[in-house]
Amino acid sequence: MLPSMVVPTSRYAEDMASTRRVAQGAATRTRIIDAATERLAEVGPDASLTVIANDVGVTKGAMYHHFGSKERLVEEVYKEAIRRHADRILVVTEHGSGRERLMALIMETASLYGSGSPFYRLLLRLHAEAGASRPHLAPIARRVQRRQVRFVTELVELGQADGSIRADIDAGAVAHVVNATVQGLLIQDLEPLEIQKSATEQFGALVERLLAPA
Amino acid sequence: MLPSMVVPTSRYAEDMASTRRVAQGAATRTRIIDAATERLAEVGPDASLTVIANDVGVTKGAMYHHFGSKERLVEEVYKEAIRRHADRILVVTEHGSGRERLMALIMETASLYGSGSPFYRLLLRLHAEAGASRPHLAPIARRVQRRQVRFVTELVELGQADGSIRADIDAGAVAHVVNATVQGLLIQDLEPLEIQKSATEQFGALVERLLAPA
Amino acid sequence: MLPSMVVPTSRYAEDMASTRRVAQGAATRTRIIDAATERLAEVGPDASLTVIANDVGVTKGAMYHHFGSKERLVEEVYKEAIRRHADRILVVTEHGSGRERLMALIMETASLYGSGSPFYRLLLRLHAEAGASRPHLAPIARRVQRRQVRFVTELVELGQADGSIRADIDAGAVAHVVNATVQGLLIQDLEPLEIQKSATEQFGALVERLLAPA
Amino acid sequence: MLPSMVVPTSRYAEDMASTRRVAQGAATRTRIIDAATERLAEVGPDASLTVIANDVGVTKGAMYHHFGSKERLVEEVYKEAIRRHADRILVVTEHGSGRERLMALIMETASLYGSGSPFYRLLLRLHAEAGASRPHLAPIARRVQRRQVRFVTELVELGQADGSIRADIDAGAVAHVVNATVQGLLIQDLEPLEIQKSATEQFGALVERLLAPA
DNA sequence: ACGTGCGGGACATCCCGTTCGT
DNA sequence: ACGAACGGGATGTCCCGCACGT
Repeated sequence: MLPSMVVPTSRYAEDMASTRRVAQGAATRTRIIDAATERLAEVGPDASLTVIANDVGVTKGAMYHHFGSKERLVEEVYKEAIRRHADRILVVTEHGSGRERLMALIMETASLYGSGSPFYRLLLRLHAEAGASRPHLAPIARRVQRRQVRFVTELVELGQADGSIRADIDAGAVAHVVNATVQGLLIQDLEPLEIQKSATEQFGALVERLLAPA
Repeated sequence: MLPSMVVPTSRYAEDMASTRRVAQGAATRTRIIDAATERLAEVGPDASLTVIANDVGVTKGAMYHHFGSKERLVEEVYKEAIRRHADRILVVTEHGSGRERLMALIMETASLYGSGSPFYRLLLRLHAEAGASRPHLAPIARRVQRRQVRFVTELVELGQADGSIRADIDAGAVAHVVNATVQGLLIQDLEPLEIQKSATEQFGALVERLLAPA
Repeated sequence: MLPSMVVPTSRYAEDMASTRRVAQGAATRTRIIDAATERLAEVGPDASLTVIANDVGVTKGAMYHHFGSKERLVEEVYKEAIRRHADRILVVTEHGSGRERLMALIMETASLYGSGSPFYRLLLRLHAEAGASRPHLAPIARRVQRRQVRFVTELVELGQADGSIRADIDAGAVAHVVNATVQGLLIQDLEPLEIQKSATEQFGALVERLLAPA
Repeated sequence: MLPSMVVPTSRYAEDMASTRRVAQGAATRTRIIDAATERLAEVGPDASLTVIANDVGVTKGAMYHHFGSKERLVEEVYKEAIRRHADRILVVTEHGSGRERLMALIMETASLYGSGSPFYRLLLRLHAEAGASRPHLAPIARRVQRRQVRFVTELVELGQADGSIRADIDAGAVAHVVNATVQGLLIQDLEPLEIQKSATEQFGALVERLLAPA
């Protein structure tokens, strides 16, 4: 059901039963990705490898051992971030009518983005920068955007099928708009959190009004 | 009327232009800002000062003379970009009913942002980074966002006053959402331009449906 | 009497009765020298011209108008500092027996140096740096050292003539040592002022014991 | 005995020298310090890192790897210079009566300082600048000065104990003065070497006269 | 007598990636 | 699996001095 959001899992740490070394390696790798996520979100993709290495408590040697290049590290971090985000969205949109599930997605996404957690800042930066100065990220970002829109589209169609969403509306259009707005709201997250939150709720209300069957 | 969009003009090169020397200085300054706008849009806010200086045909000494630091240059570029954007918006929203003017704003903004022109990429990136890695831009970005929301709000209220927009809707909420969506649409401009354009039109249609008086 | 300490006066501002312009110029020049004294003492001879100019409230243009080059400014500042120092020493060593005048010189010099005033820090730096990295200052520094030693020598001889200083001692040797010690004490001025002061007094006591006629 | 002059040894390159790689690192580090000592003495504490790197035959990258900043390099050079100086002083003051050892210290120090060797010029400049423009060196300089004074004091007391120095004199006072004078003599080393030397001898003579037991 | 525009050039910082070792 | 040494290079900062204008 609605598998468009599913993302292939890491497949990295699975055979780790072999030796201690490997297990340790995988652990370090994870710690690097975590630290990198934070730094990349904070400083942007120009965050220094050395700094990240220091955060983890290893040296650049380890970084290059695990990722080979900075580009690859950044890529890996982004992919991981996307994976985790998808997981959370899948959970909250599991039950209910189409409209309910759509609203849940909106609220959850907006609140996640609005949480200001470095994790979501990172995701936003990915999208903002992929188009221009990091062309090698563009394919990744594009895929994510498409997947998200498709997922929302499916939710809307589901709602139209079960009657919770009016039928005379273009599902794809709604999906595009919802997706754009949620991200646009984040860009403005310079305001205090309450304003941020109320904006999200207002958005939800408008969507409800738009989708409610006559 | 609707003065909220008006931005104080540059006021830099105009008065003192009595002497030839400082006139040329102002000219150089402008040329630097132009070149910087282009490079910043192309490479991102980490574009090198040396490159920009070369573009203009001056040395870094001149850059330092005019702006004192890179931060300040970026700031100035940001402000100038905002000014120019505001000018264009003001022009297209001059005539018509409230709703017409609002739709004109949406279409124009989206098409500008979506034009892929470096100028607007820059604007968006600055907005996106103001929140994270360029805190010194945050106050400026905040002001701009507020001004834009206020402007849209005024347009909606105008439309409610002249009957072109249904009265039972929260003007501020609409303004927030419109503003966010327009910017969010840009972030996704990884798709070919036609898709981008159709998304904008779909957004317009949804807004029309939302606002049309019963 | 004891004219070795006398230094040719500035001779700059004398014809200033001609026009306002000239008077103003001289005033600016003085203000620059004062500000430069402070900065040079604080930062050392690498203090930036721009900073000094800002201190005064003029631009580098004025600096170059008055001094032609940085080297020349530094030179002028040093000469002026020496002049002022000589003036003060002359005053306190005017009256008394040879030994009294010598002791007065020691105490005054040490207390001046120890005062930590930028003015005297500057003098010390002159001596410390002239020998190595600022060869163009060496002649000035050398002249000053010689003049000071000669002055002290004369004082000692005077004391030997009037019987206040024992005769079987090398006046030149004492002069050298006194001069060296006073400056050496300053180098150590990292200690709190009281220690500094007590060291000076101890030095005075030793000198007294050394010079007192049997 | 008289352990006040003892300075903790470098302790850097000795233990870990098991591996070849880090052994070479330590060697490079030493070579950098040596070259830096020379350049710093020649040009002054503003000597350029690039020049020093070239002297050694490494790049600035290596410098940064080993010292992290210029300040730290200067610090390390300072400490090393002090260590070497202390070593030499310890050697010449090993044997003899207290007075002999004290005189040996005076003569050796003065001749070292007066040798005009870049090494000692550096030491003096660092002392002189610690107070003003290099505050981060102040604590080190303070410690050294204190240690030297204490060492001299102990020598004087030793002499008083063995009868080679008259008892009715303040050991600490003598130490302070001796220390100051020796350094002060260096500041004046602009004169030809013979004068310098004679001044030192005259100083020695005065001290002898001062200390000789009745 | 002084301000302004600007060139030319240094310099400290810091970063990425490779190599070598264990 | 990881640490240490190091090269090579780019970047922001900042400074001195000149030419020009007023």
